[in-house]
Amino acid sequence: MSVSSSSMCGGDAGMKCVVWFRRDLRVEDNPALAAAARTAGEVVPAQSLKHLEASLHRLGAAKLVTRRSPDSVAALLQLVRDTGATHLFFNHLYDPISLVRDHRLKEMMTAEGIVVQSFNADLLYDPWEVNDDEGQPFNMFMPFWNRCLSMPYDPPAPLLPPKRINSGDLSMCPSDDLIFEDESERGSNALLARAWSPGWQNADKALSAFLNGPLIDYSVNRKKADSANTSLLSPYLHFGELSVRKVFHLVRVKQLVWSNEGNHAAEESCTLFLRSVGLREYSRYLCFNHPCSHEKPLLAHLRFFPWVVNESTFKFWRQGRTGYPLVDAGMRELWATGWLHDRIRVVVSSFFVKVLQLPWRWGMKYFWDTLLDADLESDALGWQYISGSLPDSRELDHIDNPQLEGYKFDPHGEYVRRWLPELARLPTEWIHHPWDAPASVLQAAGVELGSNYPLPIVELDTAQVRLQEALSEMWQLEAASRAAMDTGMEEGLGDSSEVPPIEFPQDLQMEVHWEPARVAPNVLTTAQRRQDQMVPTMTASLNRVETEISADLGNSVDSRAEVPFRMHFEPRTEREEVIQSTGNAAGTNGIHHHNNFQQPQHRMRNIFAPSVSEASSSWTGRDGGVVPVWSPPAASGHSETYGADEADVSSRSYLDMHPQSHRIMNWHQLSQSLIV
DNA sequence: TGGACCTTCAT
DNA sequence: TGAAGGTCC
Repeated sequence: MSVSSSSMCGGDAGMKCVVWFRRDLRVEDNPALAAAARTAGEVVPAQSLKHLEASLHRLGAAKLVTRRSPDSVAALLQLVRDTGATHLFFNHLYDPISLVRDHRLKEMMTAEGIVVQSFNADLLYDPWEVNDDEGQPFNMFMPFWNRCLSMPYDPPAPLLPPKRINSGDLSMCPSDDLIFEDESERGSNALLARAWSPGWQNADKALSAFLNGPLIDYSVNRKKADSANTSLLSPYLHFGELSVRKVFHLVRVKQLVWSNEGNHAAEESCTLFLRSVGLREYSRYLCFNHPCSHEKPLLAHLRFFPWVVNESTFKFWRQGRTGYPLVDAGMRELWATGWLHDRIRVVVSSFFVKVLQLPWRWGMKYFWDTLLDADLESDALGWQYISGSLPDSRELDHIDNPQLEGYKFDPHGEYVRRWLPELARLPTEWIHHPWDAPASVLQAAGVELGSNYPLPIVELDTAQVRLQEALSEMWQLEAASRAAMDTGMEEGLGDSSEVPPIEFPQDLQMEVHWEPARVAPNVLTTAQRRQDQMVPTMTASLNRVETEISADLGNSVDSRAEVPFRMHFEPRTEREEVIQSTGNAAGTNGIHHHNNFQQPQHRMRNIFAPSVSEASSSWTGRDGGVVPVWSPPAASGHSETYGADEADVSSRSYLDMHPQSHRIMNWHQLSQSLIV
């Protein structure tokens, strides 16, 4: 389903405007809507997006116009023409597709004489506002977040909803019916609806409940695997039904109150919760500065890591049959509810990358398909962090022990017992490592290892050895590549041994019993799936080339609009994908050496790919060690090392010349190379 | 006070 | 793993 939804308002003095709703499905603290209401007067009611429509209607808007089109820009342009609007308002998004599309939209609208204004409604600060003392973007989270918390000006206070929106005449304006689910999705959506209540009234309730409940003990309880103590706000934030600035301000007020009361634990709770808000900010920041972070590791040497392409291992992980109870419980919960505690997300994804050594983008894609709060930017940040692709990542060579983590996050085994009924009668002493339990204990608990609960899919010691071997191989390949480049073979190993990128398994629909009904890959052609292999998109919505909004949260899983389809920036970025493959007969398996990588921390930090504003000059790593020097493509023969960021780099001069222009102009070159 | 040893926690 | 913060002598 591809839907672009728009609300149109037209106004006083004949002035008409369109408000384009994307992931900002609210009337409160919506700068674009507020600007439209100030500027003009009429409005558009709509058909679905029930909650947004209802609220707009209460304000006087007539109808929310929705359009389904493979080209949302063209559809929006047509809508503007149909309505005779003179103004277009929308709020910023920061993923690559949206930035490119929005820039293109601005250009086209402006050419038609339409006034276009865009606003920040999704973040405390726009990404380009937060820089270090040298004016460069931050490369690590904590310095970034500390700067956010000490900015010379506070984030804008949340806006009240407009008092009134005058409805325009929409008789000449056709609107498509919204379709929120098909038959294949209905079953799981019903399940989701029980656990989830869309709409910002419910978002407000959830926020109040959290502020007046679990927040005060957040610092203590956040370690527990149980979701009961988490805010559960992320889906609302993702769809913009809840303003992050509202969350921020209300938590700060709480923090102030508790601080004055001398309740330091509660104050710390606020600090920690706000840090998770900061991570959400940082995910957008990272996507903006590194547009391929959802599909390429930010540390270029990771491309040499020999990921193990093993679909059956992938399947065991998805089904919660790895033999490690905490991991399996998490995967079963994810499957059943579309939700996972933040800590458990780290546990299962860390296991995926380090123990199973599966390509992290497979895991990211599965998260995308199953998480209720799937969010491209946040998920990219999470998986890059886990796979050692960020300067402040966990080190890749350290495997977290699921048994120890089990007793840390689930000390009494309640979480495991809830999601793994076959282990329910196992004493706590053995619940996180049943393979060590005496036979008599297992028998008494009704556990037959290898029968009704699996033995560990791989021993941790074995995994550790295999991981070290993989890292050694990665560094050898990386060194060989460097040597080749130094001796004048500019392309290193790339040209001679190029292989296709790792394909996402194409039989994901396999066992219906285990797979989410809403994941309906059978609607895709093989070609489409291949095209999609590098990005976390699935569901019927893939039939579109680019998607827009839409979203009745409870029903619309494919309203995850801004998923890049397949970015083709420059030919050289293609080379970056893989170095070598030992693919099997099917051609889809084999050992691939993907972009990711990592090495000792001190070295890794210096190899972080340059960001937008760093890229036009040499870049000095924090530790002053080996420093890659990057030059714009025109001046460099081997800039492919940092292919992920090349596309936006040459726009620097444009920004320098047009400091007042919206930073989206940064994406000018990208827009030309994007296939839409 | 200060340094050896510990625990905790990381995006 | 290793940095940071605590405790103990």
